[in-house]
Amino acid sequence: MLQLNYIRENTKEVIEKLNIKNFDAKEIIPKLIDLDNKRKETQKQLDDSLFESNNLAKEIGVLFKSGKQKEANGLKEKTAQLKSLSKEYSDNLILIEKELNDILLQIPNLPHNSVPKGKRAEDNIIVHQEGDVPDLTKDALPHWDIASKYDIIDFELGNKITGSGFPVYKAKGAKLQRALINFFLDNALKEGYTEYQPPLMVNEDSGYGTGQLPDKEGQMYHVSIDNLYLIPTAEVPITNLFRNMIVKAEELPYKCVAYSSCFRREAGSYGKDVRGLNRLHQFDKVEIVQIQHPDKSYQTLEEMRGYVAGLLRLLELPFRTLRLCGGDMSFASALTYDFEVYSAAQQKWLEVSSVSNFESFQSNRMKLRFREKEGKPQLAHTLNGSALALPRIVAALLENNQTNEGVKIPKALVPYTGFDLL
RNA sequence: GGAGAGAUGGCCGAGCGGUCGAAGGCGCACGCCUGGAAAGUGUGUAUACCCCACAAGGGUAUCAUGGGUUCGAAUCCCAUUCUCUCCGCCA
Repeated sequence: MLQLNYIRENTKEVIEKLNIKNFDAKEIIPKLIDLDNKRKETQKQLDDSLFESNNLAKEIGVLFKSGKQKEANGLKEKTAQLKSLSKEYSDNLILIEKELNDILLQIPNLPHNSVPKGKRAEDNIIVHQEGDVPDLTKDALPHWDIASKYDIIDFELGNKITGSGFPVYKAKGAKLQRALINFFLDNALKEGYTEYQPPLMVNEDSGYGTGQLPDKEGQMYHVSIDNLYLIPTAEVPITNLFRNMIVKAEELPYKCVAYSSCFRREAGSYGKDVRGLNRLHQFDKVEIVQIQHPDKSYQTLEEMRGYVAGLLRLLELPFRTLRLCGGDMSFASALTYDFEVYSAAQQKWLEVSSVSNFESFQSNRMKLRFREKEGKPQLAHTLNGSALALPRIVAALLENNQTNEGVKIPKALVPYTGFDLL
């Protein structure tokens, strides 16, 4: 959520930047400022009338104590009037604040200066590419065929017990999952991250905190009986660990890593690119999250980007890094790098990681602040990235490393799988 | 699921109708003491919003949340949420 004061002081810039995200704020911003003025005015009225009431109450108290019943009763009549006035102001204030908040919640984050304008994925900028695309034979198989050839992932079984988008991993396929998770976690630990195992369901407040609510309500599975949401990423519980906190500046950054299953309804995306492991309702992911000082968050973003690139290098996968354009970025992000891995049989780039700086957008929603030795608390910056999401990594590994003897496991992973051929 | 107890500041904990943003302790910060440290000692130590120059100063709100009673509520009443204990069930 943007800060109202910032909007007030930088109206023009805000409108222009939101435009890069394809959000037309020309009308909404003046309305917001107007509402804020009303809010201040009403606040003042309320405070003044409460001030008067408080004073009267004190006076009455003194009069009662000194036995001046009559005078006290006289004053009481005055308070009734004030009271209904206060009620009116306060009802009004609540209404205005609600309206303000509703609008603010719907405004996306401002993009960083380096974010290109654009509407679609094609407008993203490729900032880096490395690794050789393997030279496969003509009869190379897509990963779903490899999966059934070696009987390591069963999509039909998943269909039967749950539905499409819920694959069942078997035998070496299951082991490979476990290996990847451990591999990713261990690497993050080496990098100084602290491991967490968060709940897989979160409450509404957490959903609002990281920005999934109200923006993406329909994309999360909702457990209505207890009003909880299945997490679409560990970002949600992990970042919300810090909700409503004021931490010391010298304790920053907080570096957290968590493995979790992720659940996404993916409503509206049926039909396209959904074969095999390309798009699932449930998948595994290791996520890194950092809470950082505003002065250092972009440096941290680059570090995280370097870290993710290192993982892909270890896995010997050809990949590229994209700077997302305004239209392709998430609601809450100020700058996002996507990592895509080339899956050779499908001949497709698959997104395996998204690394973002949210600046103070999430922390403003969740009141995550830090304090310098001197001065008032300030909003911290939050960042996160996938490191990494498993299914598409598996897809690329299966496709790119297929040989007549079997699928080769990258060297770095062999200690984790216990086998080098699948 | 049944029965009971409870929710107060960073933490512990008092307060049970007015002088309470809240005693006391711990922690933390700064100072004194000390050769240095410990101990001791002094001072300070919530957040948001409003007025105002985002200064000084002033005002309002916040003792789980929301409502109510009252001139006045951390204190009384109701609802909700959460936590704990015991029983039941159970990985």
